Amino acid sequence: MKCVTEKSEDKIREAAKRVFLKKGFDGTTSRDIAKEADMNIALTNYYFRSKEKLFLEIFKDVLEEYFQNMLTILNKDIDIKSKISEIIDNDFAMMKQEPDLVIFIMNEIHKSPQRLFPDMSIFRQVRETHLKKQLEEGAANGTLRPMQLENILPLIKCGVEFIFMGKEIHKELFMMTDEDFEKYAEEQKEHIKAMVCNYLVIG
Amino acid sequence: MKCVTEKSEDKIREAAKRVFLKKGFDGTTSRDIAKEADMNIALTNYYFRSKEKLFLEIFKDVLEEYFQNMLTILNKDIDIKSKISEIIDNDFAMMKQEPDLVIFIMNEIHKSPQRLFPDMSIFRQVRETHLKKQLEEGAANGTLRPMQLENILPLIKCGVEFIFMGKEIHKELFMMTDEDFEKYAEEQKEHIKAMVCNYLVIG
DNA sequence: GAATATTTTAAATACTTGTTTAAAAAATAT
DNA sequence: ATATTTTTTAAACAAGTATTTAAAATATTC
Repeated sequence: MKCVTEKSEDKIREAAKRVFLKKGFDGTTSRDIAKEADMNIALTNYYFRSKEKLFLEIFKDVLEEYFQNMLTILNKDIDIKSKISEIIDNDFAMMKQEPDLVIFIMNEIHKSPQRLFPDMSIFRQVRETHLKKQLEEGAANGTLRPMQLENILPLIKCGVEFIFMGKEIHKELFMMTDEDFEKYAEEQKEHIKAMVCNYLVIG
Repeated sequence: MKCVTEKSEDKIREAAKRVFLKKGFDGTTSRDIAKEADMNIALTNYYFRSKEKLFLEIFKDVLEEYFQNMLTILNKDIDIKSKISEIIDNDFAMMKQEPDLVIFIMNEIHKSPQRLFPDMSIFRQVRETHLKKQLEEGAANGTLRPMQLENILPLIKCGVEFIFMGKEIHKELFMMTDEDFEKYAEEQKEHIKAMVCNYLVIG
């Protein structure tokens, strides 16, 4: 028994995700969501009780989406250079596929952190990955510069995410077209890989 | 002839800057601004015609504030390692003093870039600094890895700005208190300096 | 100091906001 | 088919929005 027509609840959820990511919580109205979902305005509250509850539900999903792929890669049994390369490639792909995601998360958490951290078991999972073991072993046997996960991980992620979050300002500042930016971002990605690996891996 | 009482227009401008930085354009109401400035609601429109016009004026100032110190450092006649170190220290100080500034700029531009770029002569100034000459000379005489300004500058800035923009998420993710974060950020700052210099400077 | 211009005020404007209502429509159960 | 539940609808709600009004208060000019 296959449903050809999507359930209304899911239609609203998906529409809300699109609108929230694009406009943020404050910039989004219930009517925006209803219109995007092509549904009656009252249904958003019928299914989710309030704009706030709908937002919190979606935010949780989005935050997990942000961490999930990275987590998988962090736990892979591959050498550390490959791992760093994969994380950066994954970040790059994510920023191209969902250009609003990271700035959305950063901004919403910055504006009201207390409201947006539920029981995020994914945080614990990030803290306890195979990469952590690799860092400890590498530091012990002298192949890696001694660094904690919280020091190396932002160094890996910030380069790609920063230029994509600030895509428009970088385009304007350095007089790039969209096409220019594409090439530039690819270059930058390789610089970041090389720079981080050079710094972390000894010799 | 010194004014002890601040002019109303300036009181509103300063109040508006505080509120906009904290809540963003969409999250800020005219009444928020009037209340923060302790002035009658009608005065914001009396002096600035509309919330939009007031915002644009403030945004321009904020964007220049973001670039101004960096620009001064970029044009100093000092060796490139010191220059990188100074830029990072300056970024660090800025993020501590104005924690909302960078995420605000990034988010507002991301949401509506076309609306927020006036005749920014400061952009041109950033493109034509002494650092650019240093990069060209260093690449020519083999002391520096050949890189363009648009490649090295984000690498210098992203590390510090990224962890401060995501301060709350980093605190939560790595179970840090505010105090922990302070120490962590200092560590990270030195990692970034070393990593970028190691990568750019040959030998 | 009277006339004029500027600044400030409370109130009203027209409109949008999130949310609720109560009835209609559709789906499900008996 | 009838009764019951679930879903959808148009309309209304009270509160909040940016902005404007016109009069009052203040400052400035002559």
